[in-house]
Amino acid sequence: MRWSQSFLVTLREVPGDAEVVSHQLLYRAGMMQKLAAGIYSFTPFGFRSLRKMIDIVREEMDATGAMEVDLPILQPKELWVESGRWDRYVNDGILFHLEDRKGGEFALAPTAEEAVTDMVRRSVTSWRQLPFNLYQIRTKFRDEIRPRFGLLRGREFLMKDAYSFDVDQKGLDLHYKKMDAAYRRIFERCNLEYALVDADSGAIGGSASQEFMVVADTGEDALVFSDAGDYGANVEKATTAPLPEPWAGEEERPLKKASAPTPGLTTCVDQAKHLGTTSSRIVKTMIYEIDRADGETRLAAVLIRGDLEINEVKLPKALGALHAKLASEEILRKISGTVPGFVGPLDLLPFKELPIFLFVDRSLEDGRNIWCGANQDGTHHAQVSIKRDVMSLPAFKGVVEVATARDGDPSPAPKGGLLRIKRGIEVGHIFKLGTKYSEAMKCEVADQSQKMVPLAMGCYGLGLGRTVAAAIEQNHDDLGIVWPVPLAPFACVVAVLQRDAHVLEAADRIYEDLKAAGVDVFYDDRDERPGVKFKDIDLIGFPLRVVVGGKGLAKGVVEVSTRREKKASEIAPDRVVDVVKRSLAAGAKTLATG
RNA sequence: CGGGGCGUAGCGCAGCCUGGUAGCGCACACGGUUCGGGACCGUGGGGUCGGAGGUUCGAAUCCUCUCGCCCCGACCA
Repeated sequence: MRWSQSFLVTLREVPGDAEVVSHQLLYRAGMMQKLAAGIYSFTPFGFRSLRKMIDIVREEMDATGAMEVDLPILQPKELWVESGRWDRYVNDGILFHLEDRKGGEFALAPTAEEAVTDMVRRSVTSWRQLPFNLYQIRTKFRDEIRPRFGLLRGREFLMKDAYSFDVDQKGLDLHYKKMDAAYRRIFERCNLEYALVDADSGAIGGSASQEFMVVADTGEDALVFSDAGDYGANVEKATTAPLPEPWAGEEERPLKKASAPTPGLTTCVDQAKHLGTTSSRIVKTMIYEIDRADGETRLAAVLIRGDLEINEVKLPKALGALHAKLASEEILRKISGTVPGFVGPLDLLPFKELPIFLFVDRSLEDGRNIWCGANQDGTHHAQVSIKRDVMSLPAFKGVVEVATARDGDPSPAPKGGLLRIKRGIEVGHIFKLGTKYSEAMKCEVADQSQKMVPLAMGCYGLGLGRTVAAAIEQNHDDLGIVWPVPLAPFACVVAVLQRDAHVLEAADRIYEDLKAAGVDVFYDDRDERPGVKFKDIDLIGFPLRVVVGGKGLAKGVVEVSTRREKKASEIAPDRVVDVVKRSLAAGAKTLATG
């Protein structure tokens, strides 16, 4: 393709709405445009890179034996009601939904568990038809609270989603492993440094799940890694080894009710300072409204050490609830008679018909000689013992583990070490769904003993646009994008520096020869000054550049150079095809001039 | 959803406070000189000032409403 015949416009300045480097460079290199918040158009160049991403994913998925399908994006509400996700997704505001002319409701699919499960249950009756893995590469819609960072969080985006079906857990485990391996190959081909972390399965549901994370400061997820190297988890999922306890070795002293004045001090840190202690000796009592699977709503008081924070992603599961949301101050006032800061576990009043359950975070399990809110303004109880004073209460329901891991906390993994927090971009997520959807939607087969069993499902997502953006986040420099060869819109560019007939002729020939040799080559044949071409070429980030100019030709050479290392070499024109082909085969990191 | 900011030519911005014929840089067109790292000179084209309403002799500018976009935050008792 010749530039003079292309739709390709680069920008000298960064459009004002681009914050992160991948977004800026995709704009400046003329690969992408914004249509609305979180909704982007790909230009021919942008789409070439995206299509290469698509091809890589398709190749690797096919190589695992997965089969491509095409599931509708417009999906009837009934399917989503059946799985139980309609209300939840609508309430969370994440689901784009609309009505047809007859008032029938539809969703624009954010994911396709329902559609694929429906496809399978219509056609599968026996264990003999299993296992298989179905995938598709299609646009997804999510009405994100806050779309941002270009392709990193959009409202319309391209995702590969795969769904495996097995008769039992063993088969699912095998599919999960295969997908894990395929994802590793995919990200390696994109020259991405990634980390695999344990993840919460969130709204999708299921048992085990892991995320493929590209470590980057611009990432939206907080990740926790052990410095001993054997632990990685999303902070939403991360746990720690038991923390050192400030009361270790102390005798339990008698409870002194309402003996500690904390006037106007509503935070643990301030209270601790006032009481001459540390916030790790203050009990933080958080009141949540929880919805249980049986449809009942209750209140839960969750006690945690004052220097820790509750992880609200872990919380619902730990409490056996579907949702847990912080109770309003109005409810707080009714059950405790006080305001946030002075609520405590002792003498809480039931609110209307809502019973209160009491949970204690592991950090306080052995807590003694500590302070907790006295349920009156500006007052705390002193010398509280959790076992003696809290766990003995009828409302006490158990010890849970709901603390958020902090930088420097001890690692829970065998090698020990300390936890470190980094940021990452989630590019892939693999789940063992188990029978969550197959049970809800009656996707069953007869097993070998003629028993009907729900299928064991896995689901495997991979964000394509996001992966391309992540690749740019990790592969760029001051001049522009430094594409990994497999994702570059073109692997190679030929630039002609002058308009003299013999120079043009030589450049044309090299371009035609490369094309004929099957090289993915672009030709900058514009009537522009050399400087302009070099800047544009660096910005777009072609892995290899062939420069044809009068000075070189006078010496009988052209210049071939790599984008990444900026290694340049003078080559006789008739050797260009060979050097380019071999350099590309080696990833264009160095020039194969030998 | 809460807070803040911004919408003026394709892109980046000034003008608004203090109302009086809409400007700068880049890009674009034409002519000339240049030509291996975003050239220079000259000439020129292009804007419903996001939209609606209001105040005024007169509104990009003041007021009201509205739409869009960007950033931060979303309760830790």
